[in-house]
Amino acid sequence: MADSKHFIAEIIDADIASGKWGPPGDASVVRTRFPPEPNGYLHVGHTKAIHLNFGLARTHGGQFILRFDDTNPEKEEREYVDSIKRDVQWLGADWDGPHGGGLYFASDYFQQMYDHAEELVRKGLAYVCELSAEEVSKRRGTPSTPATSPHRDRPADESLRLLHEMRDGKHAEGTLTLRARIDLASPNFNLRDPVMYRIVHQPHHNTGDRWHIYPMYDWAHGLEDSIEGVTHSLCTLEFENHRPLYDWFINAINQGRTADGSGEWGRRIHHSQQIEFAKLIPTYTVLAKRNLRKMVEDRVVHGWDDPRFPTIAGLRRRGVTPESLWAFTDDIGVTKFESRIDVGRLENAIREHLNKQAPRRIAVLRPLRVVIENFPEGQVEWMDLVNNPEDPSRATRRVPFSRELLIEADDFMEEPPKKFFRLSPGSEVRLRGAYWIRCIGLEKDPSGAPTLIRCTYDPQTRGGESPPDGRKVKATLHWLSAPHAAPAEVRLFDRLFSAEEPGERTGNYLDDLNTESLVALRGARVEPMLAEAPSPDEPAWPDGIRRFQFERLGYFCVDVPNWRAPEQVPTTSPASPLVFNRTVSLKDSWAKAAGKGA
RNA sequence: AGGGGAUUGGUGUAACGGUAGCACGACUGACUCUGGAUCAGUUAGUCUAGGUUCGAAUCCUAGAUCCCCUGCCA
Repeated sequence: MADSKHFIAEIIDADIASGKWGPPGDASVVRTRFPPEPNGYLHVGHTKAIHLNFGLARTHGGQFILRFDDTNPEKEEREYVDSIKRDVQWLGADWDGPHGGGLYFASDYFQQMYDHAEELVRKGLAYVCELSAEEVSKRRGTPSTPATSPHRDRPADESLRLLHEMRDGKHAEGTLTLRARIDLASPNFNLRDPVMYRIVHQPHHNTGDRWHIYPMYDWAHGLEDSIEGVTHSLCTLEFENHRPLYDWFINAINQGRTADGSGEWGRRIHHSQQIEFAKLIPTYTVLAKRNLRKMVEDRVVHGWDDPRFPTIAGLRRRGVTPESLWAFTDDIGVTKFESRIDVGRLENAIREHLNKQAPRRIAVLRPLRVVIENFPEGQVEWMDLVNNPEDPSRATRRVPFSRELLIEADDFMEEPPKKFFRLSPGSEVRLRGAYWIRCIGLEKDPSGAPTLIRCTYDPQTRGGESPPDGRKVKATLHWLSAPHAAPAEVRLFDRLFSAEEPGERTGNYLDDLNTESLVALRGARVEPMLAEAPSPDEPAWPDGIRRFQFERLGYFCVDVPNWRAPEQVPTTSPASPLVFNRTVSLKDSWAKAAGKGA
């Protein structure tokens, strides 16, 4: 698994061997980039692209660039720039670190791009077109009939004059465009004289009101890669049809240029190689920006960092670790096959990491009172509980035990089915790390629900040890001392959608919303030390988010809304009302056997 | 319709003319003070039809299915 390379890594190896980008054998010439448009929050799909690009740079000793592709002032906002930087950094793709190539904005290249555009006009490879958007669309032609434009043979100096006027803001939006003069009959519509510049009278978050024309993606992107010296420009499959255009623009600029800069047009510019791969599409989730935005605006979720949301911010607040995201993207590979990845794989990756790292604690989600009849009133015993059975170096902690306990309501059944091993009248179970107890009676409310369980304990089982008479129990329950337990709210999250492919049935993804994706349990109780400052057995989570395994329940984290990097905001004292988010449940074969959820 | 891509167990991914392998899931069993974890085992695959070859997932031909393309979005 580790020694097989995906097709992009193989292309890079071949390029290094042949010396395409530098001295043959020099892997450090590899330069990749992640080029988000700052018009939304990053989501899991982006982690694949970020990991791919950063990972390639790192393994080759090359460099990774974070570049904002901010060529459209109508949609982009500063807020998104900040959130994207935060998320990319949190993921561990450090554009300033040892493998960092820096942080850039496409808008910083507007002047250079414009100069190149004038050059293409002078070369007769671009012209100003007066067709409106509707007219262009009408004249687009069909696969077998060519498009038309009455202006493509306009003399260069006339186009140049009009281009200057466009640049200087002398024309209304939509009236003129600069178009590349390529091939109106191409079966690839991207080559039917694509628009390079459109007029937009809008201030830009970075360049202000300096520009009245803005470059289109196809014209801008290859230039951005070129200027930054990107070697391998990775993008998703839908850009495959754009690659001829990507190459055409660079070649058009290089037409008449020379390697040493002699001659009329100067030195040749760098020509990156575009390579396409399949994007990540997980089951049970929606990633389209407009759909995510709609859910935020319509309050289907509580914001971009809602823990049920597939945004990086949501995953982080959910308690997902960057490491598990890396493991996940390693697991799914890189190909050109557009598959739908089972989200269960992500959940597995999370469990795997957290199982090794997360300290164990006890929480009782739906408390049921238990009284130990033969345990002295007012007495408290401190029991030693293992912090992490996966990592003995994390030692133990002390948890109070008393006559009045709390157990999980689910762990008691008055009339148990055949394979139910937990507490029921007359049965005996182990309380984890404490004592064995036997149920000798119960009290119920008028509806028949148990309100209090009466038990006895066996003093010979202290620490949960087996008694000398060789008795066995089949279940171990988690428990809390009622007078010592701290109140907490525990939020149980489930998949936001109940269909593998939301919207597949009806055409509207909202029809497949899972109405039970959030269950907030306000009456939960947790062991007292969770209300205190982090204890020494807790790992130093780099993002400052405290994560735990609540034994027998799952992995949980302390809720941190509006997360900021720890160095930016000093850790606050534990949230006044303790709130825990369930990251993922433990695998539960009992729940499956019983045909119920947890 | 024209153009551009893709297709290997249930799922994801290797194999680059020479034993179809790995992971996840599912199922067995062992172990267990978390019905977790761990360990052992089982399960199941080359889109179809021809062809080339001693030998084809891989090369050739034809077909099937799916995705992308007719924004002054990226």
